[in-house]
This record gives sequence, C-alpha cells and structure tokens, in this order.
Amino acid sequence: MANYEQIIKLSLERGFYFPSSEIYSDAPAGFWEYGPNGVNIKNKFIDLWRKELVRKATMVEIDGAQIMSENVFIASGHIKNFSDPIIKCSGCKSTFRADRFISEKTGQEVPERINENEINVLIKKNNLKCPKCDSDFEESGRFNMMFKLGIGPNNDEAYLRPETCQSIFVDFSRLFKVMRGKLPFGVAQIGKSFRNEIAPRQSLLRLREFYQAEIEVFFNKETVNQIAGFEEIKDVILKIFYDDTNKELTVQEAINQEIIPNKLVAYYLVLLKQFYEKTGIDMEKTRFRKLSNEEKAFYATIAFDFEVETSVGWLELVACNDRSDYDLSEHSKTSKQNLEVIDPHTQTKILPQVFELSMGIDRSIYAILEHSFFDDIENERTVLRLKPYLAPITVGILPLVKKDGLGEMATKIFSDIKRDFNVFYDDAGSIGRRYRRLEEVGTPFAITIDHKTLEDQTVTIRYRDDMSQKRIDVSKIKEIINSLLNN
RNA sequence: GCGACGGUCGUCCAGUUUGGUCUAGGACAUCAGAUUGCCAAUCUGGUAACCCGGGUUCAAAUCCCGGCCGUCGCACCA
Repeated sequence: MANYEQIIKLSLERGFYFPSSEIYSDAPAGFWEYGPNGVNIKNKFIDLWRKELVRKATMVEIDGAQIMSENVFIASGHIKNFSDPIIKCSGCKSTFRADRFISEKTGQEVPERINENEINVLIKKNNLKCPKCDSDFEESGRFNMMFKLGIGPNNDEAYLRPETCQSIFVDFSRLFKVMRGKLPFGVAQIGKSFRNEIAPRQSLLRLREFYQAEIEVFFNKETVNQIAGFEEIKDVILKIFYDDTNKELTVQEAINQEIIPNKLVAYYLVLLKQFYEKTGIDMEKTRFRKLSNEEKAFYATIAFDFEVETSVGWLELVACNDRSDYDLSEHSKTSKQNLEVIDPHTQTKILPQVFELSMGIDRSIYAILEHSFFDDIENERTVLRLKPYLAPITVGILPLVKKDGLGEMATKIFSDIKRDFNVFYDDAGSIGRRYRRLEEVGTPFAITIDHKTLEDQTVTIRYRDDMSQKRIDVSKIKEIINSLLNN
C-alpha cells in the first residue's frame, strides 16, 4: 500500500495529474489537470459507473449547464446556507468564523444560521476584540463558497454550480414527461462542480473545480419498501459505522434495526458497494458512515457517507443523502411551477422525494491509485495493480529487438489493434525496462514480438501481476485481450 | 484566510548558516549511439533547474520586502 507522497510523485512523473497553469506563478491552488494517463483512467472509471450504476439500475443520464441563475440557488438554499459567517479584524486582518468565535468567547450557544446584524450586536455587547492584536472587528460578513459570475452586458447575477444535481432538479418535470417516467426514477449526471474552498489542499482530494457523478433517485415515499430488486440483495453484508462503532450486517438486518430507513435506500447502498468492488478499491478499507444530525448537509434528512481508508485517513467518496422533497418543493415555490407528478403505480399525485448518491470522481481516482499501488520488493518493481478495464494503457507492444524485422512486425501488430484498445508501442532500451515502465502505470498486458514470431506468427502475452507469459497466435490477440477485459 | 515551516533539472537531494571559488554538483529518470537479446544490465554522449516580482550590494540560489505555491495546524469539504 502506498502513501500520499508516492502517489503524487507517480502522478507528476507519469502524467496522471498535475497542477493547472503551473508555469505561471499566480496559478491559484485547487485546480488540477488530468494528463494523458489520468484522463484514460478517469474515462474508464466513468464507463464503469455508467455500466454498473446507470444502466444496471435503469437510469437516464443528462448533461446540464455549469452556470445557473441566482434563482436556482435561492431555491436550493445555497445562497443562504452555503456560506459561513465571518468577522475580520480591522487591524491585523485575521479572519474568524463568527459563530464559533462568539460562542467560544462568551460561552453561549450561537446558531450557525445567525445573521450579520445579530453578530454585530453580540460583538459590541460583549466588547469582543481581536485575540491577536486587540483591535476592533470590521462589520461582519459572509463568505459564500459559490463562484459568482456576471452574465451578459448587465452582469446578471449567476453562479457556477456548487453541485451538479441542481440541473437534475430543475429539469425534473421535463425529464419525467419525455422519458415517460415511473417512480422510482433515477437521473444521473457527470460533470464539473465549483466551490470556492477557503483552503484547497492535497491535490485531487480538495479542489475548487472538481468532477462529480451524481445520481438522484425520485421516489414516492409511500412505496419505499416496494423495491423490485430487493429480494436479490437482502443478504448482502454492509459495513456501517454508526454510534462510534463498526457494524457488519445484512441490509435486511440493518433495516430491521432501523439503521437503514427503508428498502429503497438499502438497494442503492448495495448498488454503490457493488460498484466500488469493481474499481479495485480494497473493500476491507471501506465503510458507510451514518451521519449524525450535526454533520448532515442542510438539505439532508438521512445521510450515509461512503468512506475509504487511505494513507491520509478516511476519505469521503460518496455522500448518500435522503433529501426528502426539499429540492422539488423549494424549486416549486421559487419558480411557481407545479412539479408534482402522478405516480403510475399508485395513481396518486405527489411531489417526489429524492435519494441521492453524490460521488466525488477525483477522490475516487485517487483512492483507486493508492489502493492499487504495489511496491513489489521481491521483483524490484512498482506495479499499479489496476483492474484491466481501468488501466490507462491496456496493452504494450514490444519488439524484443528492433532489427531482424521484428520492429516492422511489431509496428504492424500495433497498427492492427490500436483502434481497439489503448495501446502503447515501445522499442527503446532493454525489454525488462520496458516491462517495468508499463507496469508502473498499470498496463495489464504486454505483447512481445520475438524471433519465433517471424517463423510461426505467435507472440508472447505477459501478465502484469505475476509476470507470467503465454504464447498466442497473432490472429487471436484482439479476441484474447477482449476476453481478458471482460473478466 | 491566519499561524509555523518550506520552495534548486522530470523526481529526490547537495549548495544558503559565513554573498564571490556556482559557467549551480550528484543520483534516479529521460533522449541518442554502441553492446546484449525476455525482465529497471553495461559503456559513451546529450537534454534539463535556483517559484515570481522588487530591493540591498561591485557581486544574490544565498540577505531583505511583497506575492504565489506546498506541508502541518485551525476551519471547510465530494
């Protein structure tokens, strides 16, 4: 298992990801680029997400705009809630979280949603000064985590979305109609979200611009226990961290003990678990953490975080929230549109509830890299033991030597298969070095062209994990790699 | 955003204390050639860096100021 520094080093050296605009000294923190290897693994991760979540659970996918109007975020609550009250010292310019600062100094409870006037009053009343330089505070303000934009010549107020899901909520009415929706109705989206983090840190783990893969399941709360696929998954064991203890229990038991509220939530938690099993993340180091009321986002009634243990601690990869009818109800009020639908099953008119799986793609990629990293001391190599279908390069084509026509033969094989897979051709240096380079970026298969190839049209295929080799016919290469990818 | 510490080839490190000998050195990686011909071999040669801006000085990688970035802590979070 690797640590954070090793992964960063590998990423920089081998082009997985690196800081954005790094040739400029004013490049702000929190923005990273995916390089060639990183893009491949990200795209393949997304392919897997589509296959194992979107298609498996029969959802639809959309691709919404990243810029949305002010009203969207008034309705969503982000204008009001997605910000922290702050106070700034007039002398040394130190900034403090107002609510925490006041309650610390006065010992009295200060609600997080406190407004600016109340803060100013409390500061005056208690004669609070800056703890560092004893100056007075400026008028209190709010720091909103959304990026504000001006649209058109009048600079109409708009924001970069802080989560992708608002597109799904505002589009719900049309989507339900045009897709002839039934409940539960799953809508998925991959895209970028933007948050003006105070202190972005740790590369892909806390970004200001990041990828989310979100799934919003609209459902009728009267039928949350009538879930078609539940029988098949009721004995699946989940690890749930709750009340400071780890519990391992079947979803049926979790429902019986009221840890999981209903079959619908259970179904999607299992779906998510099964997805992550296929990413190669070590499932022994994962858990669902049930959040307490204090930890939950402002829109959530029930929340589970899917977490994975890494060298930098437990990382939250997916937020699984029951958002109740909060979003549709607020959008309905603000837009003055009726967003109710008829549930075809019950023939009742309802405003659907929402259960979401909000996945951080960048963090997931990091976790996969870290869990795949293997320092193979015995064979003096480092290997990324990625699942073959996630590896940035699927197969390397290596002529044992350049001369004797082996180079030409290898080039021909390369041309024959390069549209089918991510293939990398390498004839530089010793064969052992070329194998090492490939396995360092997780390439699962290497085809070696040797002198025997010219005699009988066979090549060797080498497997990354055990370094074993097998002779196969040149004509079978595509077929064999395809079958290995589908394992 | 604050505080502490830090920033030198792709990566890791030496040089900064005491300004000049730095035309910035090494290792690994990389590129070219030779050699070998199935697991990071060897030889030869090459590419490649003082975070950015300003100041002090005859002279700055080295001292000073500002900015940016990084690590950690506070906080925030997918």
